[in-house]
Amino acid sequence: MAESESAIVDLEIIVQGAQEGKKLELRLWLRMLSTTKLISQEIRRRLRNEFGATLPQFDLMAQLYREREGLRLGELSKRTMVTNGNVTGLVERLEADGLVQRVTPDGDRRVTVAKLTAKGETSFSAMAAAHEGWLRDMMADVDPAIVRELWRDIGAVKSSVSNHLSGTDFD
Amino acid sequence: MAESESAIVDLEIIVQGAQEGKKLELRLWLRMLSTTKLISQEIRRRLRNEFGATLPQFDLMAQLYREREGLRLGELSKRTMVTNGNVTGLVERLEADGLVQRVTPDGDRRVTVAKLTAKGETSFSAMAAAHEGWLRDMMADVDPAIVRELWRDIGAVKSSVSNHLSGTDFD
DNA sequence: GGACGATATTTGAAATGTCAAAGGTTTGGG
DNA sequence: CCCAAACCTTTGACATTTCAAATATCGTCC
Repeated sequence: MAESESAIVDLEIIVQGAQEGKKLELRLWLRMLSTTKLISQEIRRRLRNEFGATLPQFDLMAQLYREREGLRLGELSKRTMVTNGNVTGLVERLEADGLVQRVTPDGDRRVTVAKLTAKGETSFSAMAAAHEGWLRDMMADVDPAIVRELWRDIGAVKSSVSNHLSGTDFD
Repeated sequence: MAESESAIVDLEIIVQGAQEGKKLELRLWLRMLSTTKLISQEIRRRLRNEFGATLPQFDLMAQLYREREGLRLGELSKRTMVTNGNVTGLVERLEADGLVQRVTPDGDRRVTVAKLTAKGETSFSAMAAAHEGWLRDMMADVDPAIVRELWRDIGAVKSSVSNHLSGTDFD
């Protein structure tokens, strides 16, 4: 019997498992964060160079693009995961550039609805096409089956995180 | 929205399924981004509430913690993926709080080396322990095998992205 | 030894980000 | 009707972020 050999292997696995098991979540987080930063920086650079736009502006316009009726600023804030005060400034600048229009509905004067202008729609749709291509290029070396798996499993992470938030978040 | 007719829902699933193959990378990116934002916001909130610190400060201190000799600001910039100018301000504020110390070595007066103070080390090690726990909690519902898989596969994504950057990045 | 290119950090302008507090508006009891 | 609670957005103080330009120092070549 090769009992002594397999005992060593088992020990290594155990030790390794003990080391990695401890901080596995931390390591995943650090890798997710650095990868996200890397991709964000690349997209930001290209948006700037090729379209003179910023990433937060692009994100905000993306939300408005699929809600042609426009969105309240509060709703925009939730969807872009950006604070209310920040949305105010973003919409202000986009309005100054003629890409977005602000309207206060008759029914409720507390509300401001933001909506893409015709110019905004044209501008965004060009950026969106390029944006999608950039992502395909950046992930070109990753097997599509893996991409799909990642999409699913990161969904599980997001779901777990959502269920363990400290704040008063139960909407 | 209204849960009116299941026929509509089925149609949506079919249509969505056809679209999925096309924009898989885009959808992965959007999910990565939103998940990362979610986790960041949670960590930020807890760092603020429990330690009065910010996330970038924590990140910077983490780098210094494992280099007890300290790091040049340029090296800090690379490791934290933060621009040079930004590091200057971060270190300034941390120094004002007595957590970090700046030293100019004798050999080269262009250089500034940042180093944790004793107070900084104590402060960071408390935050680090909590931080690791937060991540374990947030990801508690995810199978450790999946966490491990994600860690590996996101590594593949990062690698692919690194090989398809537009900038003059070849270090 | 003085000019020049390379290196390292700082500065400045503009945008983005958080949070808390303040402004208006609407709504719902009393 | 009126006031208080709830809602939506804006404002203000600060921190972080990027980029580009400016500073300062080093090393080298002539």
